[in-house]
Amino acid sequence: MTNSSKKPKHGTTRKSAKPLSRARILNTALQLADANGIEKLSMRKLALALDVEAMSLYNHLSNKEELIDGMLEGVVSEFDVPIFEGDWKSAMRSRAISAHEVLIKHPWAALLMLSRVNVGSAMMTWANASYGCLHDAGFDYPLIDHAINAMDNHIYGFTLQIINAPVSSDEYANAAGHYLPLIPADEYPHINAMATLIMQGEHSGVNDFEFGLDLILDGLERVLAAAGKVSGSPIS
Amino acid sequence: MTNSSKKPKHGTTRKSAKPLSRARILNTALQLADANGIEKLSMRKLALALDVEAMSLYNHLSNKEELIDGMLEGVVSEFDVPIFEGDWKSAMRSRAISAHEVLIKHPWAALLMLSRVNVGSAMMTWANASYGCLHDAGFDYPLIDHAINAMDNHIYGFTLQIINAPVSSDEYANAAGHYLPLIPADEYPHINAMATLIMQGEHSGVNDFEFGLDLILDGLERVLAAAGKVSGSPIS
DNA sequence: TAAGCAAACTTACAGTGTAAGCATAAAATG
DNA sequence: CATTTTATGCTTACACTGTAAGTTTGCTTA
Repeated sequence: MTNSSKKPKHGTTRKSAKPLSRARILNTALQLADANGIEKLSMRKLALALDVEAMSLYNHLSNKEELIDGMLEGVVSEFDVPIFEGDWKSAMRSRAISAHEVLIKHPWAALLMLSRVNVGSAMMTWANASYGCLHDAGFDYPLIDHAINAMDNHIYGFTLQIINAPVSSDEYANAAGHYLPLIPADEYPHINAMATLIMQGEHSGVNDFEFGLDLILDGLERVLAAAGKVSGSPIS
Repeated sequence: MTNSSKKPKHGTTRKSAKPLSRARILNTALQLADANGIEKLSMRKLALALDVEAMSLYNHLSNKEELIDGMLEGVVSEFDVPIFEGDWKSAMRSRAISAHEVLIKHPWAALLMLSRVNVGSAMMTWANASYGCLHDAGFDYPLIDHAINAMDNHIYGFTLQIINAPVSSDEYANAAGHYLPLIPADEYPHINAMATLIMQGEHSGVNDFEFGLDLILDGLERVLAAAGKVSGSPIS
């Protein structure tokens, strides 16, 4: 039972010293994606980074889809799991900010999260805790579904805007000035006005994650209050 | 000058009767993507559908990226362009519903929209009109940015949830019942409860696009009212 | 009539995910 | 201890991808 780790349990024609494992593969894949972007991550390059042949990966993963699912699980596991401690709004606020930060750290992840249904244990744990937090605060389940949807759409949507922005946020004003002449004021007066404002530094265009978040949280608070008045306390 | 259309202006070694054109390529690509999904759309298959060789496409498009940008422009051009007629909320509501419906009609488009910055004329026109609508209603530009962001995140996020759902909305209750036993009630009590509710048909889990939308619109209305009281009428 | 050029074509290349099958050595079984 | 099984690596091969490079054709213009 107690065999020293890093020793293979079965035979192989190994080139490299360390044995392969699902965890080691996912870890390396995550690092490569962080460094070079997901579109540069191929099975062959991943194998190379692990000092192994491409097909060896398939002993631990059934296909690339599974690799990506595993990588996303790793990302989700970095999300802070919310806990209700009397203030659901601050719990949800922390939840959103944490997820946002993690998704910025792994810029390839947000888009992939939106393209599949994740049922890994990290995701299930996170979702369950999120639901529970709102449930404890008096939300009923349909409202919880709506609330989480609204918040998550904001998290992913806003994060993607930052990721897709052609320039980093601190050069936004400069870039707006550069592109402004390309926006005909007669055809697109409002876009032109917006760009002008950004150029003047009076509006960042990004970094207002929390404004939209509060819009949603305040809205939910009002819906919760209204529901509470009609149907009494929904706390089980 | 006036040469009858469908006749080539220059020589070629053409196989097919009709001449190629950017519009014809984009049109066919859009149809193929609608029918088979974007991941099945390759330059070769697109060329085949046009009765042409793959490389011929590159006389009209510089690369696949440009093809996809063009396809997305086609999708955006189907969005209803909002107009302010005294009621910004109903204008924004129509805007959101229209975009949502179009994105459902072209299920491959939403994810791609989130992965790039679109600066085509259809997108610019749509964005400018959207900004203008809110501007006419008294929003200042920073608030407009936040408002459009919040609404668009909802549009794309919600649409993607529907698109990614493993079953269509009318079989949701059945599917929930099928998967329910796979969700351990002790580990994930709240997810289990949610699935139970869906199975009982008391909550759809989807098709509540407008709930989240109203959450945002009502929130914006309050912010607008508050801003109006402080800074007076911001209408130019 | 000749030159220029746009739009089609052919060929080729470097890459992709992965199916099929082989080789090895540790573990399980007799 | 001898044998079989099995897990894990490797090699080869295939169908498919986007697209660079170069060629052919015939309309348009000088």
